[in-house]
Amino acid sequence: MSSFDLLSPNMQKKIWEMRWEEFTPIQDKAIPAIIETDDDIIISSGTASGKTEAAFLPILTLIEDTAKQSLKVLYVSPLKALINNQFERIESLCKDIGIPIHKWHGDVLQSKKKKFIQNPAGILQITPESIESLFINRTSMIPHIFNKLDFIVIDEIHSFLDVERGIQLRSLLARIEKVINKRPRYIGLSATIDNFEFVKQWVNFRNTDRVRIIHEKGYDKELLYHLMHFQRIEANKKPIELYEDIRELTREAKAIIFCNSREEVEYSTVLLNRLAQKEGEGETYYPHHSSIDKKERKFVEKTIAESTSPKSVIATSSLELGIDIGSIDIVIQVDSTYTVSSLRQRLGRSGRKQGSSSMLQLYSTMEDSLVQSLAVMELVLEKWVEPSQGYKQPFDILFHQIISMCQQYNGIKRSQLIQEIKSNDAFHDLDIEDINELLNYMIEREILEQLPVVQELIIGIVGERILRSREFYSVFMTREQYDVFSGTKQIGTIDKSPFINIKDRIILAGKLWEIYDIDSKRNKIYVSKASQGDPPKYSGDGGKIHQRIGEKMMEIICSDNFFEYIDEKAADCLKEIRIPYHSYEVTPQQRVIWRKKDELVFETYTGTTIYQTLMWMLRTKGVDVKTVDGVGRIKITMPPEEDILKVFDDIKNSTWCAEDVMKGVLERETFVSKFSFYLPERLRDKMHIANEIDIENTLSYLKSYTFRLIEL
DNA sequence: GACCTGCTGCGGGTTG
Repeated sequence: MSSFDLLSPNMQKKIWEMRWEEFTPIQDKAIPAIIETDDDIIISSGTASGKTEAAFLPILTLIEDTAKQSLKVLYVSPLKALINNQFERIESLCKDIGIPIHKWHGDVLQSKKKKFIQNPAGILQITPESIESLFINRTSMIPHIFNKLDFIVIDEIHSFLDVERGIQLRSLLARIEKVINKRPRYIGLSATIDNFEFVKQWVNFRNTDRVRIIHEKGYDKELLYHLMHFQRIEANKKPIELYEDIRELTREAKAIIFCNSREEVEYSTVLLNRLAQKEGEGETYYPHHSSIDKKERKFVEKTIAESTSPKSVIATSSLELGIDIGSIDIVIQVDSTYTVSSLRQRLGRSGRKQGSSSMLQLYSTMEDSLVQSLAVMELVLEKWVEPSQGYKQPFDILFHQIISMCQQYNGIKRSQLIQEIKSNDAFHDLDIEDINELLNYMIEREILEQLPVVQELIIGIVGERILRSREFYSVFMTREQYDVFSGTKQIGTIDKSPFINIKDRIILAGKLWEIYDIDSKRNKIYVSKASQGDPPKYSGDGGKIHQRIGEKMMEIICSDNFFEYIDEKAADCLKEIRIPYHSYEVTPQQRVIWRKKDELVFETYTGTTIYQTLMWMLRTKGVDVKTVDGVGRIKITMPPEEDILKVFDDIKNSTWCAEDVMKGVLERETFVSKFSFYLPERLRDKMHIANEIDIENTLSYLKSYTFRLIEL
């Protein structure tokens, strides 16, 4: 039977109404998989391939008859915006057949939530944090809401796999299963991912054979791409020629211009609008990032989506996931992304019009960024993508979930709590001793309290304070912010810092402002219009780069490869970068330590986890490691009579245990997360070891390369 | 070298 024939008459009718002539390849595969098997299904493919319908056409076919009486589908999304977006898309499928669909997140009115609770039926769209709030604030309603649940659909499932938020979600879903004593089918929707074994484990570790991966690899569309280099003059100043070139490129086209920081977005918006104004144009470039007020961002999204004249949006990764901004002619990336998957997602945002090709313009403004841009682009072309690693030994989330569970049960025997933890998919591989240590520690600190007679655990005084905070629901870290107001209108936020003063001039939401009042108690700043300003400084924490990118960079530097998609300046710059490596005949199987008197610069060209582990090993061996930069250049101070290569040999030939590596880790370098501060030191170290240290691959890195000390 | 994500319930006042 064809996919179409498998669908219910009502769904077939929908397809006629939507005037679809054919299914996308992913839909063609997903429909029979969902209808004809009982397996969990992961649907993995690029943007705009119709994954939502691939899941919901067959799901609706299966639940059509029963969904009016009870809740059949729980749809989980990482973004409220995505819920609002998908609501309309799914609603149009549910219309006429009377299947209700409900939204539940922080912006949804209480009255609507109450209405849903009175008669839970059909489909519920929710965020992980709102599931958490159900467990805390509406505990007794959970069986009533979920007891007939058949499907759990997780949208953008890839965004949960490697982060604490994913562990929280995994735990919450396991807890729902426990309450209703039933396991609904899981349907995951994902951008292209790798490491399917891991995804299967995540979804159903008890029975990975019952998880089916439906995967579409390549791109349907032709990809046109080009790289140009505009060397920075000073560290922080990009040349005006770069902006002139972007202006040229976007004069007749609608573009998303991705920058790597909010600061760059603000600065570029002002500059590009100045260039446009010189040509007599009005506002043409709009900024988009998380510190711009939501209303303003919505306005920008709408302006871009609806505009018929060429208008462009300048954004951070805020526009990487599925927010709808209409069709885009060209994607511009200024300096390299940190991951291959990010570039892949971004270029998927262009050429959404039928038949048009995707256009990608890369720019680099520094030597490292040029090589990294090439490496990342080459890996995209090889169709490689970072595999999921998972979030290991999640004691911080266990801490959080123990509080949540104690609230849920309102008193639970310790043995029963441990049993619940061990049977939870999120925590099944944690050691029982560690769980016990954490429980004891929590009782000691009055986060939990052990009731004397009944021997039950309840939430303690300190735990109550943590639980009752608005901050409890989410498990990721955020910074303290000032809200910035012009009159009564909020413009956005800036990081709270003692260095912000009255009369400071800032750029925010693409406009210039002067601060005239700071209300530190209420975290509010008041501004008026100004004619000059600099973007505010936002602080962030660097992410990890995969080993494969480092290796690719070294391959590019050591080879003579000519890239036909790069301009002359980029080619000249690359040539310049290659000179020392070529003159010393360095090969990709080698790594170089450049020596200038007492100072050594070791260019690791590998991934973050490996070069950090190596740095800590070097410290443990008494080597004075000074700094390490984002691409893994380790600066070492060592007198000339000492031999660094001998230290490498020593490290290579030693037997390492994680505790030895930990001796080289500085306090400020240890693992940090929102709830890690509440953990006993040993468990925090254990998290650091599991997530940040990789002894095996570091030793094999040392064994597989030849290291050369070259005097400069 | 960074970016992104979400979130009470209740009482009191106002509005339709």
